[in-house]
Amino acid sequence: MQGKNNLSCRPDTEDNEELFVDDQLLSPIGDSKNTSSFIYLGNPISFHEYNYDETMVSPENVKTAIAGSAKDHETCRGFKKTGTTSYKDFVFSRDYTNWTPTFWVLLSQLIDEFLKESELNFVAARDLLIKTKRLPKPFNNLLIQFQIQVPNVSRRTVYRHLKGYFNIPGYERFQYVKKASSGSWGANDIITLEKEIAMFKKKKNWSDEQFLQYVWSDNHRDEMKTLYNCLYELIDRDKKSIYNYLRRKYNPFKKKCKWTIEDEAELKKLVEKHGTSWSLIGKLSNRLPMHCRDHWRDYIQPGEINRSPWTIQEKEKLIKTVNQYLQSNPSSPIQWSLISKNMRNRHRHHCRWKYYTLISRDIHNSSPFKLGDSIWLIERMMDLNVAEERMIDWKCLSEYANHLWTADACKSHFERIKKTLFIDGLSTFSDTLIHLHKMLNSSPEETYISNLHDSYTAFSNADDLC
DNA sequence: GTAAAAGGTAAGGGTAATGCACTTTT
DNA sequence: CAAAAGTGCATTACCCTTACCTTTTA
Repeated sequence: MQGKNNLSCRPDTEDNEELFVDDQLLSPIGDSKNTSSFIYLGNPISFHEYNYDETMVSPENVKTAIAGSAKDHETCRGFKKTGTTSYKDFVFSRDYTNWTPTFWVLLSQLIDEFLKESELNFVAARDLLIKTKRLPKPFNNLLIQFQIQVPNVSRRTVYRHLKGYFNIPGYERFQYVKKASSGSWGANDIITLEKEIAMFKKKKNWSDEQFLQYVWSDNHRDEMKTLYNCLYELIDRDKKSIYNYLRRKYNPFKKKCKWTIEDEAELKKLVEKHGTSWSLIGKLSNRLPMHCRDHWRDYIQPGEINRSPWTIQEKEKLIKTVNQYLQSNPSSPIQWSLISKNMRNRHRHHCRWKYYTLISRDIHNSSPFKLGDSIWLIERMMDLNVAEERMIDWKCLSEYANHLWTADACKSHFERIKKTLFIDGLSTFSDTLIHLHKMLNSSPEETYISNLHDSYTAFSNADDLC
């Protein structure tokens, strides 16, 4: 039985247990000793109950335990009483915070300052980051500086973006993106949009709150139209994308996560009454219609979600169901909500995740790379067109292969190819790849080139959808 | 009046951030 | 050795696009 985590937006139905923490490490907010709000290493924390009992657990024990994670900004740990003599770790989480362009501004400022002070250039700093297994101290200080200024961002998130900033292999996804024509918005486009909106509000003399109301109001279409047209000109994205982004970001609905039991009951009633008219339901429950839909779809509608470990039968059924789906819909994306309906009480995300881990593990364990797979791998590496091996995005390659092999499997296989076929004296990485490709193609099994996507169906013994 | 363009909305599809528990490094 | 930091895997919160309507514009 897995416990519900602190991130959950679902109502908390568990009983509050007594908490034991070391108050030496907490700075109370306000004067009163009985306050329930504290700052812990920059993170605001609220305790339902603050109860320190020396007879149950010695102050020294607690102190040691908390000191163990004293600089862990990701979580603030302590003890939770689970029995008369037993204690369990508890964890306080921050609010959920997405990375924004503002964070980039701060982070790059801190990095610039650090580079100046240490007289390092970008490349030297990058090399340092690649070589060391843990963040070098000055980088770590930089990270902590960031967290003090922006308390609600986890260490891991800052860590990832720091590495992304320096384009460290494996962290390419967290690079500073100026512009993107679709998908996640680039920082520059967001900044442009924010600037335009600020100017627009000033010109119209609208308050922030008025603006939010007007974005979603039917009576200000003409006025809003001038803003939209301006943004359509300035930002190189699909008009619909800009329109949707603006409405998502600037909405007048006051309620955010989390959902209480009452909220959920209300949502249930509203859906029974109005069906899936999310726009109406959103207005009635004062939440973004999309969030109402999300909560309904992912938590209310499926009923009790089964989070217990997957049984062998379930795993087999999952593979069968997905392969059946792939056979009848070879070119369309997999509809995980449909799959999840066939897998009673399993969440669409859980099905998706489980399937990919299952196939990459099973295939990696049972069937090593064949010749054609090796050629395929080298060709995809050539496609990536990078100057050095360390810049290869192995995760990306694994995705190209539809997760048939894990990123690690691809990497270690490439090392193996190099060991057997590599000849010293090649100047560039791309020469190496060309050389390996040539060697593989001239091997006796040349005729055999396996098609990766066929491997999917080879793996399938699908009968019927259950 | 009509076709094209744009607004409004719900459904479909997806990923970064996080929790938890463990391992590795200092 | 203990403390601090890193990480694999599982889950959650939030995000983005598309399809299909209605309304507006040229």
